[in-house]
Amino acid sequence: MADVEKIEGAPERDNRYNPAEIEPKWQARWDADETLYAAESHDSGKPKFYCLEMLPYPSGQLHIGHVRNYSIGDALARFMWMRGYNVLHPMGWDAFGLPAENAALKNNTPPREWTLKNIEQMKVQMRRLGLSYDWAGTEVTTCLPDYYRWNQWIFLKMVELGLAYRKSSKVNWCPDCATVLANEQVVGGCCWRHEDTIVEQRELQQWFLRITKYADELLDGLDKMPGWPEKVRTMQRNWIGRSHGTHVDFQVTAMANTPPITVFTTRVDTIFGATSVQLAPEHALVKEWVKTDAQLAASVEEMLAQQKAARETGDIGNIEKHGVSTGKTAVNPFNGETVPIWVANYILADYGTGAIMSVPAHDERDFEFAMKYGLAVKRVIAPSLDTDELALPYTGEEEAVLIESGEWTGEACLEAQDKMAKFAEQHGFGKKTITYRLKDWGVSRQRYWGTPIPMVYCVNGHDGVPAGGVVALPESALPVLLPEKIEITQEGGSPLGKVPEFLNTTCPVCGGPARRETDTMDTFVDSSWYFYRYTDAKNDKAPFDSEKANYWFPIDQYIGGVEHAILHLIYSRFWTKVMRDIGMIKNDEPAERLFTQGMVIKDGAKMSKSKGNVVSPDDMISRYGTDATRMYALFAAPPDRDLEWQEEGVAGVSRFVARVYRLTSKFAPVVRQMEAAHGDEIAASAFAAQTPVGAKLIRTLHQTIAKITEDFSGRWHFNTCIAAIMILVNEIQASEAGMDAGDVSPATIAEVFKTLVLLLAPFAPFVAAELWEQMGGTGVLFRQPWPVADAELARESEMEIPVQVNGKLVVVIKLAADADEEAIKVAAMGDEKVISRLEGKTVVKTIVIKGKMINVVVK
RNA sequence: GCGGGAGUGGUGAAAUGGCAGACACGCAGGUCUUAGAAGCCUGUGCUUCGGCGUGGGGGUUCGAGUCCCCCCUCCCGCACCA
Repeated sequence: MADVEKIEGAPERDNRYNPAEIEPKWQARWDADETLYAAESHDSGKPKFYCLEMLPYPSGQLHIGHVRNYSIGDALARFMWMRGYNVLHPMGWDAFGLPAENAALKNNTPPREWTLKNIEQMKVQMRRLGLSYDWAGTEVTTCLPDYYRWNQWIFLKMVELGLAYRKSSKVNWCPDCATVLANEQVVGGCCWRHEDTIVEQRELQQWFLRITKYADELLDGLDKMPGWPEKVRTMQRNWIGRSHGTHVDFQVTAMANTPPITVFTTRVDTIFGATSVQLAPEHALVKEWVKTDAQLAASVEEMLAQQKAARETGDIGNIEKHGVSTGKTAVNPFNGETVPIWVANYILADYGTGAIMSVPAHDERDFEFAMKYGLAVKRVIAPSLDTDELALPYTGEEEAVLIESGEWTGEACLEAQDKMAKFAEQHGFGKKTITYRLKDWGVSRQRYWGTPIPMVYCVNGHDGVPAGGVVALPESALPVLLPEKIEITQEGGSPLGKVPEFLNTTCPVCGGPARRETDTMDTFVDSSWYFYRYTDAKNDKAPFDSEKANYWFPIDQYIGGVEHAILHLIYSRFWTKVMRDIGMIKNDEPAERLFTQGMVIKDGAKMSKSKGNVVSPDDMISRYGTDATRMYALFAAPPDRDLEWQEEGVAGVSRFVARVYRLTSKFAPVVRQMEAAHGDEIAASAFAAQTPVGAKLIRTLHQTIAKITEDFSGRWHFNTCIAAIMILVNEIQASEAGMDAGDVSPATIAEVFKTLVLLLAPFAPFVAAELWEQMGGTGVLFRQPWPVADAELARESEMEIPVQVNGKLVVVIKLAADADEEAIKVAAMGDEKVISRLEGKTVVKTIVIKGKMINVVVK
């Protein structure tokens, strides 16, 4: 007790919280120990936990959204360490991409240099944030050959398996950049770098990955992924867009040599109502027919031009439906009717077969089109056989039947779909089919700063390969290195094509001259499997060791922004399945659980330079400290919701941290002394005979432990976790005088402060480490065992029971915590206010929820 | 149009079907100070003091912010997908 006395006269110096002093001190210590955050080996005997946050693009500056993402992951990683898990917590850089080339153009800095410099800057920021990444063991930089060579290696495997192939396809092309753009780089139909330049569609030879081979598995797997948000799964379902339907062949009249038009429909049951066939303007037959029909050619030309314009202004969805008759007809194989063939602008060339049968009576678009052009409308579906009048178009199918459909009349729609498809198949003019919205993944990019595609074109050709034919490089030729010396200009295609040392090589088969593929891979290739590389980042013999990957995978928790719900998260699922089929890994899916955090917004809007509402993490840290900044990011909203960044809020959290610091610092000597004298017995004696103030502190303490422990296991409402810590600290502060006066035992004081610091460790690592040290704590704080909540100690001794009469609150009564139903009833009925409320009424029944409330129902 | 999410004080938000607004921010008053800042203390949904209040309207229930049905508004994603 003597020490407590001494503290009163102690100098104030130690009690002033100064993050600018504490944080660099601890950062330096942590940085000095490369193995601090290293994962242990497979045989550590501990359960494993793979905690992963999405890797950033090295733009050079972390933004506040990163801070939020990493604060969540870091809190989780530290918590899992304290729970005794073997934690893998890696970080890397998604380092290829166009911004590096743009920077090269603007500043005349080589992309590699620019990128590596940015990485260094951002790593400094991440260290300043105190993030617990195992840099030495895991850091992956995708633009370095030791990583991208394995992109090439896997690509070659895909070529071998027929999963990578070359075909001609439409791409976004910026005439000013003279390069292909990714869809994300087309903004409102214009180039992101040339705001007034309209992006064109060009036909180019491209490399594709056969993701569609896995379409069914990718789709069906979504039903078995309860750890992924419903939103993401739904987005992926829509993206894959599987739809079941039927192909039906319509023979073109009087053109025996022309192949039949195959239409795709999901409603073959309506086929007796088909009054025309509609072709996409890009359909092969249309291309044929325009050769001999100048008028048709002109109409189609105009249609394509309008479509292009609409796509460019972004309102392709609202374009007016129009079409032109080809003057030709085709035969409906189900009823032998002859129907006109039209070309229509609303038929998509790359969905289904690019041709449909038009059934105006039972499809809204077809109806609109038929009205405009006066095409026949023939009703063949009705809710029942004796329906008279019916508003058209009528699109019901579940409780509808076929009418005026020959032998099918009277059949239920859904059954008819099945039977008619089978009928078509038996008679050789159609079959059941499945269509996907998902397309094969075009990975070719006419850019410099990406992974070179490890293929060459044999100039003279050789046995089995024509002149200019494509030849895969052998594994021994990897990596195909990106040339360092390169001039990036705005004109003329892929920059790699202008580097003779790169371009010209020899054919690995015949030894003759060959030219390299000058396209590079889409950067989404890099991010499709980087998290496997983390498990074995230094391996120079293979992408990774299967045994290591199999130990760590699947990822236990993946955390990132929802903006990657489609591209990255589908591609990496695809990649996982390919690697599984090659035998590299065993898991079917990359991540067990996925968490998508909300956006950080300011003044109600997404942060952007143009709006001038960007918050700089560095600013926040220098003003309020890392701990306060990180804690605010977790405190201001639950992590899955959008977060409105308010600087006053950061200041508030900073004041809270200062209070924690002052109080803990002040009582640290008590903790130290108790620790020296009693060690492990502190807890036991703290829980023994207690003053009311001490008992209350211990009770709140254990309620707080319980709350935080539970939330980490799934709910993740860190905002209320931090609120719970604030409640605890408020109570400690309210008890300060009592503690000074000796109303609280030193053991209790020691227990309370030690536990408080442990609870704070995942959220505010710097100040927690500092206070841990001041309290004489040894060892690394985030490896200390997480405190265990004791339900007995957490239980209130008294409870407050709201008393309702007919569901309306009348009074709140206080009772002993162990009061049973009868006791609650007696106490409630004896309360004056309740008595007056019951006067002249009959009690119908009384509902008592033990420990919660009582409701008296009267008449 | 389809799909997903949200709507609660001046603000961010809290609340297993059981006391709506915890915890903060802001604001107001007080205290300390030569003064300010920082602390600290008190108050803070609305109210005609009866009550009324979780976007609106119905329903289930002893009891609804929470569950069910209908509607409105906002945000996000996809969108002429046959």
